[in-house]
Amino acid sequence: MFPSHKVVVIAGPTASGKSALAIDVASICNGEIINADSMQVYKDIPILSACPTAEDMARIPHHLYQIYDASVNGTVVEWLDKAVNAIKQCWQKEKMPVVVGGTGMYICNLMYGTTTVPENTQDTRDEMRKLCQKIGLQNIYNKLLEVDPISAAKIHAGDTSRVLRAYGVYVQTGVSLSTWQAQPMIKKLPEADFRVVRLLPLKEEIDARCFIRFDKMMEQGALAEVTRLAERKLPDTLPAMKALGVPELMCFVHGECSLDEAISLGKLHTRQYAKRQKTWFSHQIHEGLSFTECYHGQKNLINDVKKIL
RNA sequence: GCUCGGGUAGCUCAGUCGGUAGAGCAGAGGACUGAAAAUCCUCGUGUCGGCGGUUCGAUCCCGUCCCCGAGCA
Repeated sequence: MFPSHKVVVIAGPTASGKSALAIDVASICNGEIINADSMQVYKDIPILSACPTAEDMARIPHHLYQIYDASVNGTVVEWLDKAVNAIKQCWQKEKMPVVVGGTGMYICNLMYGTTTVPENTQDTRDEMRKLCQKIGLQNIYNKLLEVDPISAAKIHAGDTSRVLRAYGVYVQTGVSLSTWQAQPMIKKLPEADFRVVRLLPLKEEIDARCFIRFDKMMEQGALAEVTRLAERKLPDTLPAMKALGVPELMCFVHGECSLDEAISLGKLHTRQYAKRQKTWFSHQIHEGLSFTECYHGQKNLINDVKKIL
């Protein structure tokens, strides 16, 4: 008998083997895989974002991979709506949804709820960016201090993303972000029964795998991928343009650094990112099973996971 | 061999008109409420190349030696 509202969630840093684990888990529980990674949603960077291969996708249905063009600015909310849809469809088909990804914010929004704040429009974001260039971040922060002192107190004056967002919310809606955030969080999937697996490998293991993985990406044609992107001359503020390895290799493509420099910087930034992810998953999620190693097919690990399904 | 630059934090360098020094990057830890592979926060004692000299006091001035780079021979 199939438990109707279970959702498997697999979280872990880059290169921890979570995609492979997702495939193995899905294959033992009649599952389908749903992407929770903010970069694998983009089409034009399958190598650098480490998207599952065509063979993987042929074996197990994969959802929400490569759904946006690189010129698109995806958001948490859009992802959340699509993920909720995909999960519900799985339930209808009596398939087990297996959500896998490294974007902590996506996973936490899915599991713990999301705010009711309306999304800042592209116009608002552009306006904020221009304002920032014109009067400087510090002055926007000062404005925020006047219109929304509660948010200002929580946000550091140098935190570009959050200052612009908080002030943008006020400008766009006429209501302060802190007022919006005082509303209860909304769970889009209140009936869901999450079964969480976290891969939290030790630094040494993850560092080594990040390095190997980057070399593999280069072999698979990461440079050609970035060259193609470069030809499109997209604004470098787009999320896909900030994917690990893209800015670094872009430097080389534009003749601003050597290939070796680009590669070692790419590896470095990958490692640093993995650390941030580990911090997120260690502190923002406190439930489920966690392992202190990467997944590379360990039978005992799979057996432990089986017990919580 | 001579001349000129340099030798300061793991790296790149700033600085001290003489009162024992500080940025960026790296490293460690952390935050994260609709851009999140984003964005941000915290953490800095190092024979200031060695040895002498001048000085109350030298990383700074002087001498000498060592090393690196450029040029001239």
